[in-house]
Amino acid sequence: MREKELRRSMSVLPIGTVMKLTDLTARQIRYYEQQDLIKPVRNEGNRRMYSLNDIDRLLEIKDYLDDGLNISGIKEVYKKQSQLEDERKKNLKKGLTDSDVRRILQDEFLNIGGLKPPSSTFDNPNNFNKFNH
Amino acid sequence: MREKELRRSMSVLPIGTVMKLTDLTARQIRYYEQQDLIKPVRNEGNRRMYSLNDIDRLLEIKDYLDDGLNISGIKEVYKKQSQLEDERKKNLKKGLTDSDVRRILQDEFLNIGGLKPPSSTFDNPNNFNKFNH
DNA sequence: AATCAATGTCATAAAATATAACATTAGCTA
DNA sequence: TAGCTAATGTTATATTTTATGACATTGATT
Repeated sequence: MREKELRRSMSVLPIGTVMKLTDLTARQIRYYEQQDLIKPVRNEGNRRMYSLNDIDRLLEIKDYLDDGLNISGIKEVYKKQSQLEDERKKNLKKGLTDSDVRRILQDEFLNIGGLKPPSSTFDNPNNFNKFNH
Repeated sequence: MREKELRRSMSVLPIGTVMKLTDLTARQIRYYEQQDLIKPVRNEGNRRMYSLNDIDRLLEIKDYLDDGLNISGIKEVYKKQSQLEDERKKNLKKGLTDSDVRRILQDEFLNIGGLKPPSSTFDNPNNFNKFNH
């Protein structure tokens, strides 16, 4: 599955192709780049080259705009996403899997309001709760 | 799985990209087209546009040439392939599956030479010999 | 009415591609 | 060996595509 990801991130499409695939104008595509929503690679001759991931991103942007979101709103969405992404990676480096994290979050909710757990035995063995975000 | 096939057959790559992906020169790529080994689509401006399938085909051609096959040899290979493909489709339209076809072929071989099935027990059970290819 | 975000339009320069012609190279054959 | 041919290189010219920047338009919001 790693190879597929590689393929999707290879910058092989010129802007003309991207225009057709996304039904956006060159002006729009370049404008979204200027707003840091996408970051196409440049080839030796300074032409922008796009990947399939870029196509997906552009289609997403189109959808968001159609939904009434403006560009700075879209920027926030992506900022939040990459923050979550970063955190996931950090946890992963700490040896925690996604399901670990889900378990931890659930424990947090269980203790909301400073409730003491019912019986004393198996509760919160690793002191997962006092998070300050 | 149909969508993937569609993606692979979409002509979205300019010749410059194809050159990089295949490590062929524009001259070579156009020459193979002239020899009917590939058939890129033209865009409105008469530029050749290639698909991922074209890339695969070009890499194949490269391999064949490296193996010492010449272009008319490669053409024969592809002609044979499309013949087999056609036949498979025809059978499929007749409602025969691939394994049906295999069974039929095996039956054919069993009766080669007009032999009656052997009443004698274990002699040459599949009539392996009198093939004329 | 003034402002601003998103996009359109236009001019200019540079890069990429198409086409066609002629050149080179390496392998085969008379 | 000389000649032939397949595959590829090279070069010139025309057309298309793209980049960039400036100015224009549009529609929403204040």
